[in-house]
Amino acid sequence: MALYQEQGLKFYNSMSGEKEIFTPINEGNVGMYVCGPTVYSNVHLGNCRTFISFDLVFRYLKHLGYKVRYVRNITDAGHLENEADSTGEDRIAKKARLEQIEPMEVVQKYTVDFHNILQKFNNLPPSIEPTATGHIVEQIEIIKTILEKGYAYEANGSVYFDVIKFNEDHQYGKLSGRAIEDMIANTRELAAQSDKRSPQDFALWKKAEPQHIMRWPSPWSDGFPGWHLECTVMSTKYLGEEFDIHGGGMDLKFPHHECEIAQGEAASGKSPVNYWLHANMLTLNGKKMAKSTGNFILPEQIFSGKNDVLKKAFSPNVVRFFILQAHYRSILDFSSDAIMGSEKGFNRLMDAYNSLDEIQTSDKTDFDLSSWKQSCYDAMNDDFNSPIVIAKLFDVVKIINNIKEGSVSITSEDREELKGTMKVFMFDILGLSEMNSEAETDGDKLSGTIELLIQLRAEARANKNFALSDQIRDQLMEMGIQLKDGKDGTTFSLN
RNA sequence: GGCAUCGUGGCCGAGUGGCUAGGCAGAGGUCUGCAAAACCUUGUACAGCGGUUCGAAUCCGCUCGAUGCCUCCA
Repeated sequence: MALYQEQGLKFYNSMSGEKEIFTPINEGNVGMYVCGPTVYSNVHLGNCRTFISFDLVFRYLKHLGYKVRYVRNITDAGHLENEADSTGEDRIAKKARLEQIEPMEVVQKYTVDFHNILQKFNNLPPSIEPTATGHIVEQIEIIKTILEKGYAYEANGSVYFDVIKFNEDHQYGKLSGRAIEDMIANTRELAAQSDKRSPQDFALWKKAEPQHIMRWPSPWSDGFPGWHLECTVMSTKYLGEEFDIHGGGMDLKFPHHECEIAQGEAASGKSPVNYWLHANMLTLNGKKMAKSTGNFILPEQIFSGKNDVLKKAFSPNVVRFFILQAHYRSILDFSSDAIMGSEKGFNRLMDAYNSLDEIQTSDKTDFDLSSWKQSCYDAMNDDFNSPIVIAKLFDVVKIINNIKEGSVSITSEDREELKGTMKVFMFDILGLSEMNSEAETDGDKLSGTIELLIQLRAEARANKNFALSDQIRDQLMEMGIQLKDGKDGTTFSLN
């Protein structure tokens, strides 16, 4: 019996607005599509939050025993700088012009950066990572289909999706809860030269202006595909016309995901997605992180400490822990105080885990290990509630410390069970990295030097030469090396 | 202006009809030559005003405030 049969997973479906029991189309198999980045600049921490959130989903589904096909695209063409304005320039092409390099160099540079960063956050790679430019042929084919079905029209070499026509026999706006009448009433006046019949129509194919470098031939013009189309094409190709889970950032709900639904339904007549998942925004100073406004922080700036927001550097592990301490559907604000608190807590958790092998065992266990374990699963089963899982882990930190004190006991079998369960939740599911800071510094010259100083200080203390011992301790502290006097001697940590 | 989400103790954040997470900070204690670290103990908060209910932070209404989307955005 697979674990998913024992553990009833349910999660919030943005389409229904309710938590639903998860039942995949094909038992034991899950198809999941997540909108990836447009690779025209470095990913910022807000982008990473979304991908970490879906990494948690991916990891948990796999842990439950599902065979998961996780598709996440790379948008390397078709994303206009300003969709409303027909003079809008492709984002990649614009960056290429600014940096005076080939568009594909831009794509390569930032794709590599994206992969590097996500790897540091210990994200698992998706099963398939397709690119928009690799699927131009398929995009042209689906445009033909939508045209044949009468839900699109050609105008001046471009092809637009006919939202009004689609809405006659389908419902445009059902994901974001918008009525088309309201959208028409509230759309601002656009530039007069638009070829669109209606302002909410969106491009499936755009004719390229002469100066455009990124262009492909099509039956309508030399041009490029519309942004919304690639996700429809690639999800259909790799997951089918109907699949289980579609994820993305909250900001993509409208219009991007709405358009995907419209395209999918127009092309196949089927509703493409059973469960919609949306990760909420990460804010900085209370405002959404966004490249366009300059209100963002890059992961590398956090890891190196070179930024104006934080007092010190933080490791990817701590940042991941910080992100997982909030539920994926809540807005999370990034601040120095908040992540400082996370780091302290994270270290306490890791210390407790790392001390498990040393704790004394006895012939009985006087706490309920199995119900604790189930409570961790219950938290994950309830809409991937990672903050609760972390709270449960802290409950057990206290128990571990009590065992050390002798007020609580545990059998050696249960100790192994506890360690195994913590390992599963901390590393397999939450995706924290097992590497700790002490292991990182082990064996290097610095730590040898510090060990020597610790030894000298111990001798000074034995001789009651406290002036010298305190001098060693305090000066090391000034250099960011903190000594910790414990029962079994002195250890140190680097701050 | 429209649609949506949200407003929880000093900070961060779960929960969502009664049993009132968790982390950080603070306070007290243990340990220590003194510290630090570590560990233990400790907090009755849910924007405001009405209503429903035996009972509401949790449901309903209104007010105020914040954020997101409505134009590219994870």
